[in-house]
Amino acid sequence: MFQLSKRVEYGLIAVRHMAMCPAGTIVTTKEIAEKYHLPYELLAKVMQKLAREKFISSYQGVHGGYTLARNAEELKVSDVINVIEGKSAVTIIQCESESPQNCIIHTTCTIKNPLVKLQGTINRVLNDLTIMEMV
Amino acid sequence: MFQLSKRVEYGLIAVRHMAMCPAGTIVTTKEIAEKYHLPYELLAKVMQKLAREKFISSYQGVHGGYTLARNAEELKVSDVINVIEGKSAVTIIQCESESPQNCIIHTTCTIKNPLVKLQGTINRVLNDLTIMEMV
DNA sequence: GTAAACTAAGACTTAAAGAGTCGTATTTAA
DNA sequence: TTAAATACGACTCTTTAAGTCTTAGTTTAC
Repeated sequence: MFQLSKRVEYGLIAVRHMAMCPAGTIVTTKEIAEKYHLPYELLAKVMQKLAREKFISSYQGVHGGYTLARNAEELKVSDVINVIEGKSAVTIIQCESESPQNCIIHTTCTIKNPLVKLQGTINRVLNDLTIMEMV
Repeated sequence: MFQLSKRVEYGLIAVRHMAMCPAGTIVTTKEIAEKYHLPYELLAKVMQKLAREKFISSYQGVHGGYTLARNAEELKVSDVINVIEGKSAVTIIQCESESPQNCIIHTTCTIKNPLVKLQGTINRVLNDLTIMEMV
């Protein structure tokens, strides 16, 4: 109930893999899928999403594939999560993800206040953690 | 994708509510459900689970209900989560929840190492946060 | 001793999200 | 022209969370 999705997991594995290759190396989805035993189709979609958001560059055709489009030092784990899952995917408590006005229990419930701190902590850690540090 | 479940949310709201009442006050599920606009049936189940694990004491019959069975200072948010969702509900990455031997990608994938740090951080925060601090 | 107000517990249904699959189109090098 | 790659949408399957329903048991007040 409190896990990163497979898609994020696969995305991180893929990006990390690319970061470990010499800069500019073209890596194929198939290669990654085989090496880490990931379902090709699903990984392919994740790659497409990462490419669409310019985190990786795509090359079509016979010797196509992907390369990292950013420095591993600048690429944050939080970036990868946000791209794959959409913004504010990491939102500990639902109440907080909507505007306070929309929350029926907002006036009486202050439970979120301490949890928002935890939220902040998680966000900070994810923002500070670069792909480089995973290599 | 990275949220506390409603059940945990309801559980925290309930426990916090009880912590705010004078010690020994018997609180009914109905009362909490109405006050915070929570679905009675679902909340009732959460209460039962909390009672079964001795976090709260249950009293049946006409003037029955529940009271906190522990000090709010000693009751950790992590306790509530673990009781309601089962142990290791907060497990950032699946790979880590199983034994390394069972993980096919274990030998090649080291992605989890940095994420385990995050896991530790989250656990620490949840372990340190008491219900008392939510009141 | 019976009715009312509770908890207890399990079975069931529904809804949503995640994971994975399939088919087809497009691009490009050889 | 063929093979190997990306691109993309539609689809199914599975799981889990959320919520509902039903029945049983307990206690107090009258």
